[in-house]
Amino acid sequence: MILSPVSEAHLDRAFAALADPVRRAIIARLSRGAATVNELAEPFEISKQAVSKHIQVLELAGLVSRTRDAQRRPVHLEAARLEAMTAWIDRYRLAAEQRFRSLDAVLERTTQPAIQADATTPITDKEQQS
Amino acid sequence: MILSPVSEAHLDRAFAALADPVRRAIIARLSRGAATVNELAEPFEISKQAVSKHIQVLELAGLVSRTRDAQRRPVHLEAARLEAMTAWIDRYRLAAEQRFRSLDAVLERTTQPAIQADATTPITDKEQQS
DNA sequence: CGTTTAATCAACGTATTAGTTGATCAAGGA
DNA sequence: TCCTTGATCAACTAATACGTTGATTAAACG
Repeated sequence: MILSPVSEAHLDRAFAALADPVRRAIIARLSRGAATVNELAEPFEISKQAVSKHIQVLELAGLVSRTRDAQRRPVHLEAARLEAMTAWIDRYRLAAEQRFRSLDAVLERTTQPAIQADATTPITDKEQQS
Repeated sequence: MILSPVSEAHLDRAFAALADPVRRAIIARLSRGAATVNELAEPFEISKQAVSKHIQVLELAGLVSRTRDAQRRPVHLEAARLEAMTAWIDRYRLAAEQRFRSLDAVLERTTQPAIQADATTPITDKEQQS
């Protein structure tokens, strides 16, 4: 699976886009299939124009795209951008968890030296990357 | 692995927190280990106060925590909240990809336009975006 | 004590955001 | 053609976000 590099500006917009409950609800809805602006606006109390703006925000973030069907403009989810977000998060989450497990091993070894029979866990060094 | 439920407000704050390149850089740095405000501020051109505010934003989002060590207040990454974010995204990303694969299968199966049983998924479209 | 170091608080300017209402455009259908 | 439908544009307001500088707290050190 090839993941195209996403610029910092793209990440800015993607994370900002999901920082709104209305937009997250739109994403959730679109995961079940494409929908028009009217359909997407229906569950909300806010105006249709406001929903249209939310969709523009999502589109600028690369999270959705639009096609044309007569006077309707169905909105589609772009899973690739969602994947780019999880890829960013996981990169650092997994590094931190790995580091945490290594630290755990060290603590266990130093506080109870007698019980320690397994020394296969790497202790030091792990850094680098931008 | 038990994932504690995260409120909508928490997701709001967590996604908003990552929608800033400075804060993402802080997260990246913390994935390699805890750091003080001064250490975190060093790579940036902005004032230390501004970095302090960024850390507060991350803390309010549950993405970092702070302990106390004399007059230093080391900042630690909270991987659990990062995981909650990927869990949210993956829920809908995987659903969409699943749906997409099913649609693919349908298209492959019916090279000739057979009876359309499900009208919720438009077939004639073409994705593209910058 | 007084000083240094680490960090936050307070007040402020500016930019961006989310919402509103009213007008407009664009594609069908009568 | 005129009318309806789907959606966007334009202008405006209120609230929030990001950065600044200057003052302040709090612990450690001499």
